[in-house]
Amino acid sequence: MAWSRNGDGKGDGDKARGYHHGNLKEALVRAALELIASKGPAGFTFAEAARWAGVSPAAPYRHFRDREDLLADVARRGFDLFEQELSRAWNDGKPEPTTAFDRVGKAYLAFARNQPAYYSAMFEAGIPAEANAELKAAGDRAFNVLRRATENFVATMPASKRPPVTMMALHIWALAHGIASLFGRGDSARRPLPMPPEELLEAGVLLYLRGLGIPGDDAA
Amino acid sequence: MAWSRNGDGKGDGDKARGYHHGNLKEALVRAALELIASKGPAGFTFAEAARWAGVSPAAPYRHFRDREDLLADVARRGFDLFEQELSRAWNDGKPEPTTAFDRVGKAYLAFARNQPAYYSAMFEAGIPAEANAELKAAGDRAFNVLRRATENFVATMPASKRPPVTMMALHIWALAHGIASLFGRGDSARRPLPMPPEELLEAGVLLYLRGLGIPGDDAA
DNA sequence: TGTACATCAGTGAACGCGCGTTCACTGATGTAC
DNA sequence: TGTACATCAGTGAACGCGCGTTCACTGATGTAC
Repeated sequence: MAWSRNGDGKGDGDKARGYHHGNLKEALVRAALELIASKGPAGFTFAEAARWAGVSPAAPYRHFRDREDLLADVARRGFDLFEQELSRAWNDGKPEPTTAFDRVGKAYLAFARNQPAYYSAMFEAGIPAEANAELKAAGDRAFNVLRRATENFVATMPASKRPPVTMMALHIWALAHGIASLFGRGDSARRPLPMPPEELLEAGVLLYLRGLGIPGDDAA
Repeated sequence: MAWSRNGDGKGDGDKARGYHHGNLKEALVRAALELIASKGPAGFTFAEAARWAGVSPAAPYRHFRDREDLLADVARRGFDLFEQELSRAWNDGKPEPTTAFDRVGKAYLAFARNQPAYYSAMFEAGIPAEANAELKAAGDRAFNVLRRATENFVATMPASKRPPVTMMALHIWALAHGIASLFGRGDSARRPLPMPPEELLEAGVLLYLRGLGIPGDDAA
């Protein structure tokens, strides 16, 4: 995590705030991320987040129903951020679809590495998806970036050999997710790998595309 | 989980045991699995496992240093079982490498679906890998099944187009793991998918192999 | 086959602790007039 | 510009609870002779 505990006056070391915190909701989210990053999704409590934000244990109840609610909000924000990063990497397929596709994969891995707290809240905290419509929608939006990217990519292929878009998007997602979860994560559960995860992903995607017949003519 | 709470007289409903439990270590592991399955890896406590096994809260300390120790043991046993299942599915590549390879992928998915508790203990409980040599070794053994299968498979290819074995094994692992984690898991965090996960994996592996030039001559 | 003894595995009571949650409260902020 | 009032956001004390952990203990089991 990049936030210092007193970067903008929200850490518990800061006594110079009034009766009202001013931005407690955001501070609690950041506290949760900080605690998840250091102890895993299981390793934080509502009370601890409150202490970290420098408020009484009852204060969080003004903003979140309970611990689950806070965790779900963290995951939702994570998907929003994830969506942004993937979109930026895709950049509408410019200058050409293949390199843009490559950037999306790298962005996936970068997110897993740089935001391990968000990542584990999003994918490993065990929040039941169907229980939270807003969270589900945020997750779908993130996947849709990948899907749209795939769609644009497929449109550049000769019509005769276009694969089903959804299938292809799911393959890329699963491959990136598998590599990120196993080898590319930013926390202590990362497994050693004899090469950079980016390289593994790039080679995998390249072979997959070749299997689809890309490039069309002179595949080695 | 397949174990009933009194299948062999270890559930807490069974009062007819003597002063000594007889098999407490195994009973605690099963209790942990049962609790993980119903509430996630975060959702079980040492005391609860003891209660489930029908012993006093102090009894588990005879067998495990603490909760972490028990959780790591669950993960290790999970990898042992996983290794067995993958080995059986591979069956030394018989009758032919391609179908055997397909079976291994299906076994990966089947494990994730049928053993969600093991699966999340192994991959999502956040146990630091370097801290536990025995656990790491068990994980490596499981991966080595996949590596050996890949090796045998690659050996059937013409020497000129053999890919690096480790890379290929890692690709298959990552793809299977991504699909299992996102869409194939047996718990409530499974995401909906417009097709069976097995089908998605099979298509992905097929395209990947085609990218490698398999089958060698008449790829569509 | 019996007996004495060592070891093992589980007991149960106790403890301190931090958590989740509630409650009536109070200080700060915004707004109608 | 001032004042009264409503609303909002956080307080702090309190509670019951279950957890992790310890301890001296005791019943059961195994073994030497």
